Amino acid sequence: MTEARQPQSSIARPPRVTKRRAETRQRLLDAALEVFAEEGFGRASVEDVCTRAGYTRGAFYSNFASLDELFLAMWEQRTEALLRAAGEALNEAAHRPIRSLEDGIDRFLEVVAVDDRWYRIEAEFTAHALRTPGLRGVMAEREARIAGLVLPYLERALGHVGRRVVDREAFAAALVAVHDGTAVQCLVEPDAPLAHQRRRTLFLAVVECYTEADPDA
Amino acid sequence: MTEARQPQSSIARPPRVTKRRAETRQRLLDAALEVFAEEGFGRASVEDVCTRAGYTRGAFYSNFASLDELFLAMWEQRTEALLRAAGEALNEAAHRPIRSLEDGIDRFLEVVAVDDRWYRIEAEFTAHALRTPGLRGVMAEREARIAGLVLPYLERALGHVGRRVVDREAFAAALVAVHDGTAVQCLVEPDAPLAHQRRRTLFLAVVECYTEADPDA
DNA sequence: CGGTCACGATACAGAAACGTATCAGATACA
DNA sequence: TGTATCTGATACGTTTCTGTATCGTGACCG
Repeated sequence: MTEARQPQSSIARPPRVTKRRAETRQRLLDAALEVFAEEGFGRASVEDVCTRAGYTRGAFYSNFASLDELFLAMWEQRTEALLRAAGEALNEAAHRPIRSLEDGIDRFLEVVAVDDRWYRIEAEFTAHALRTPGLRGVMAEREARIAGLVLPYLERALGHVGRRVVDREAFAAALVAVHDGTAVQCLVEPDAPLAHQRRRTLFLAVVECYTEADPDA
Repeated sequence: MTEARQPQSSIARPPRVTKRRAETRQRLLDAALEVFAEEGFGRASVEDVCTRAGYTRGAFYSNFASLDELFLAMWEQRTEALLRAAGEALNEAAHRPIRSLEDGIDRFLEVVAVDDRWYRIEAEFTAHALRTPGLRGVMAEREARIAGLVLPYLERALGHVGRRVVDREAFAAALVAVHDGTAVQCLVEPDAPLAHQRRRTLFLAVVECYTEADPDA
């Protein structure tokens, strides 16, 4: 949104120094992840993030305009990286043929495995987005990107077992909802293996209900 | 947890004045809901809540030990009320016979309709609980209570259409996961009717996958 | 109806955080 | 290497919040 340290002259000019700046910016982003996961977004202060990153507030205000901006930037960067990694993993997985639906689901679950710290960030971001109208579009876009990433893999995998997706959009939305909903349970449930087991079962159920036998297979 | 305003004498004595105290306490609880929904739990201050409720901090510290305590008390009170209302609505609904699975789902969805403001509180609480170990048990208990409340209704309703639940625990967990996951989508999605439509479809899918035709029917 | 004590308002001191203005040192480029 | 520019540290004033201590008022009870 708002970029920190606007150009002094009325004419926009590209910054001259880049390397050092990029590094501090990145360290602040990394520190933000840790601090927000531990303290929560609302309870974290600019000072907290700076201390964790090993800087003072001068560095912060030189790179970001507000905590909100830092949070959004961090979330987008990490989401980007996760989606990229997931895409590669799925592509790699798609090359190996799968034997059964369960087999495909298991591989899929390996890719979207629940990461404790990151899911706390997701929860913080969800809460934050729900009361920040401007962020709803960002969340909706995330869902669309996930759909675009996951659907091709799943459709190919499903083709191997003779099934095809009925309603692609609805299927993708259902997967995201089930992922988010079960992730919380996996973190809260005292009996973690049980929660993961149920997660798997639910994914399987969704896949079965949103697909049908492919007559062309 | 910690109770505010411990008795001065070593011998516990029941408070003499009750009515006024109960009223201010309730107003603080109500104000907390509004403030936390708007500002977020982490960004809200004791002062914010007091101002909204029409009191000063003196009243607050006389009734609660911390914002955390207030948040938990408010959440538990509202959850209690919601569960009670849902229970009554379900009981009432169960008396009318249902014609089809879709019919039953629709009635069920009327009861668990997504309330914008309340779901923001849920999101705040989820994020808060994920980084507060002591609250995980509270969330797990909530799930158990929901299961105990919803399952009897659903089983009776399913009986009417000749189906029975296979794995009750897993079924209940799946319903909670789907509810939570789709609720966010309903609030974020620009096309709200579509999101609700998908929500309905997903619930239906879960019911179908976690039940089977009842041979005794 | 009068006495008593609980309740919440007020005042206070300290801490924490914010955002800015300034400056010394680092960095890129000629 | 010189120098213009950028970058992050430092210092500062302000605001906001916290928690406690104290006190007046009003509600309850005999």
